[in-house]
Amino acid sequence: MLRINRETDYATAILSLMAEAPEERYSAAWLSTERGLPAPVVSKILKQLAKGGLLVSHRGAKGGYSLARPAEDISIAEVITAIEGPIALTDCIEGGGSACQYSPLCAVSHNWSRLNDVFYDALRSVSLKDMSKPLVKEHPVLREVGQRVKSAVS
Amino acid sequence: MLRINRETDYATAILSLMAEAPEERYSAAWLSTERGLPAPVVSKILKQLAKGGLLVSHRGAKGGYSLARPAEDISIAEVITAIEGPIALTDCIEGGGSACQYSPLCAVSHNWSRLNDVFYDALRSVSLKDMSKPLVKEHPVLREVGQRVKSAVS
DNA sequence: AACAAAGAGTACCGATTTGGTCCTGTTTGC
DNA sequence: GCAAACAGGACCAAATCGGTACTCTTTGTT
Repeated sequence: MLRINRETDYATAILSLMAEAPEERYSAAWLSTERGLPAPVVSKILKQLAKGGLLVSHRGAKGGYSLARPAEDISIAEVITAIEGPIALTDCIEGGGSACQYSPLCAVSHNWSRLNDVFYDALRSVSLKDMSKPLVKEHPVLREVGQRVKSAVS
Repeated sequence: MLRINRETDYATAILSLMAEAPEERYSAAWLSTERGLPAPVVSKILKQLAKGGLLVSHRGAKGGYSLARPAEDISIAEVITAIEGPIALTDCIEGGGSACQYSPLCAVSHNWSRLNDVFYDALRSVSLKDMSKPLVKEHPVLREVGQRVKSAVS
């Protein structure tokens, strides 16, 4: 668990395709056939991304969508937010820091909030361009991350 | 979004209470009144944590639950796993790395998998003891994390 | 001016997941 | 032998998710 929903996954797949030639205009129909995803779903996702300011839409014949900004300037955090709403591990966090329903929980809730910040920062630092790149095999840095997070919470 | 579910939040709250005096035996009823959470829910959560090996249960009168290990040796990742199952941002990741249904997505899916690893490591490095501590105000390390994750994905 | 391509908006639907309850065992201390 | 306390389910309503469908509006082309 600790899932992102499927539409967000689709969204990154679609956007990474668009990132290959950012200036171009892509129609929902073309993107759906290219990625092998159901057309109405792709259309729905594109609308949400446009509403979130990640894409600009062009109506009418020969219309379509194109990236609102260079792929380096679009973060995965933005994609998630556009599709799923604000990134919030717990109800408490989404509530905007106001007192939770169960006040005795708040001690841990604040720590969840810290973890949430770490994740959010991480997701903000990963751009669409990064996400479009092929897989790199070895990631020595990865092993360090755990330690660093620990020190952030201790 | 990108939520943990409410039971997991409850679980950390309950466990952090138990971490204050780890040797003691706590009954479900007592924990529920102490935290102000519905008794059947607390009971359900405790059973799952016991099944996950985080708690040991003692049946019969004067029974109850106690931590299976010191609070420093129980990670938040384990708590999430015990309550929600394996940590997997996407379907593809949970599928165990086998080919996704939508093969063209796999390029991004592998990158999601990388992010998943980073999150998993982060959650593994935070112990129940850390989670029980009061909030520390400044976290200079936090700002670094973004950069580190970026380099892990680039 | 008319038509067709394409997005905007929204309602809807079935399946699954969540959050939570309840009930019937079984174990064990007193 | 009784009562406290966990084990293990079944069960249920409500929300969410993944996906479809339909009606508008805009706009390039002829």
